[in-house]
Amino acid sequence: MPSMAGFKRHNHAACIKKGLAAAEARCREAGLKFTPVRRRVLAMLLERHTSLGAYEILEQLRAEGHGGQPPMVYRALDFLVKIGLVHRIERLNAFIACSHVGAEHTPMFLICRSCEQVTEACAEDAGSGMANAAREAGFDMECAVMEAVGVCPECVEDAACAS
Amino acid sequence: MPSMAGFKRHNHAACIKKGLAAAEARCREAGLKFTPVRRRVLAMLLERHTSLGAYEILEQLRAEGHGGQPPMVYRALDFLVKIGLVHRIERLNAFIACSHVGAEHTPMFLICRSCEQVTEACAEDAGSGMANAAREAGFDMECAVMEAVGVCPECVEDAACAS
DNA sequence: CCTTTAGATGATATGTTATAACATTGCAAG
DNA sequence: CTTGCAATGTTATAACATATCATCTAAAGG
Repeated sequence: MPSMAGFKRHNHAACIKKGLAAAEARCREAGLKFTPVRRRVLAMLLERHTSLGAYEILEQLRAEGHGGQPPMVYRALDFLVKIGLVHRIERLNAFIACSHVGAEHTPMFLICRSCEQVTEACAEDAGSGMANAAREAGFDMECAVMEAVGVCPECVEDAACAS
Repeated sequence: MPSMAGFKRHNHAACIKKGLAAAEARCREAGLKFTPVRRRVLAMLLERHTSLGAYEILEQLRAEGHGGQPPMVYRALDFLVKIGLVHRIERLNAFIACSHVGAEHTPMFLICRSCEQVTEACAEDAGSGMANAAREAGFDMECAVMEAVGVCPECVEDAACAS
């Protein structure tokens, strides 16, 4: 069943499967445990293909009978973020599955203020720019947060049609 | 009394005064009211020269006898952010006075994970990089969030000395 | 001078996001 | 089998943010 990601059509079922497989592989290599809760949280994020709040995830887990309290979700999310399978969207206090698992990348997030869709993009140049600016200030940058707020292609088009 | 900003020494009293004067001027021009609460909140942020949480600001207002509830602070902060005198640090859910009032700039924030100090830097190149990446994705970027997490010059030095 | 009105403030309550602290479980290495 | 460590479970609360409605105030127009 095709859906949207990166504002483009793609085979959604396949990318969920791929994401979970990548996660399993990475955990096996690193000797980490890909437990049921972690798997379920990641699967949920891969399914939605946009960002989800921790409490939305918690609700869904509860609806599925996994019960649980907030720390359960935050632990799973912290784990997934730490190993690079999930990114945190600071602007939204929300989380999104990584779209470039395995590849070295400098992620930037495109947040549509109209439809709330969030998409991951690569921004190597912008990342270098931030690293340079930081270095000039004598600052040792370890991690860059890049989030663009604006209007996604579909919404831009809709607005154009409407007018 | 000199203090730190941008990890550099500068005349702190002067920059508070300058910030307040700039705010007054901007409000007068735009026909907006620079009320006592707004002035006090901005002054507090200029004084500290790093980011402050909304509730830290609220506490200080209360300590000064201005009383008040959370909405009071958020209203003042929203106002100051809207007119560009204060920036929000998404990563910290906190606020910082703008260091480049009046000038066109593309702000980026350097967040030290050791001492918690936050500093504003200019990142025109990184901003362009983000705009380019967004455009390539067909995304209409209206605003860019750039926040670097790492270690500031003082803390880097301290770490070097300690080792 | 009075009234209208819009922006600012006051006040109460509640919604949302996140973590501290401590108990328990389960599995794998010694 | 026991010891140790990572993961979970559980309770409570901290920290951040906003909805709603009432009230005040000052400038603009009558």
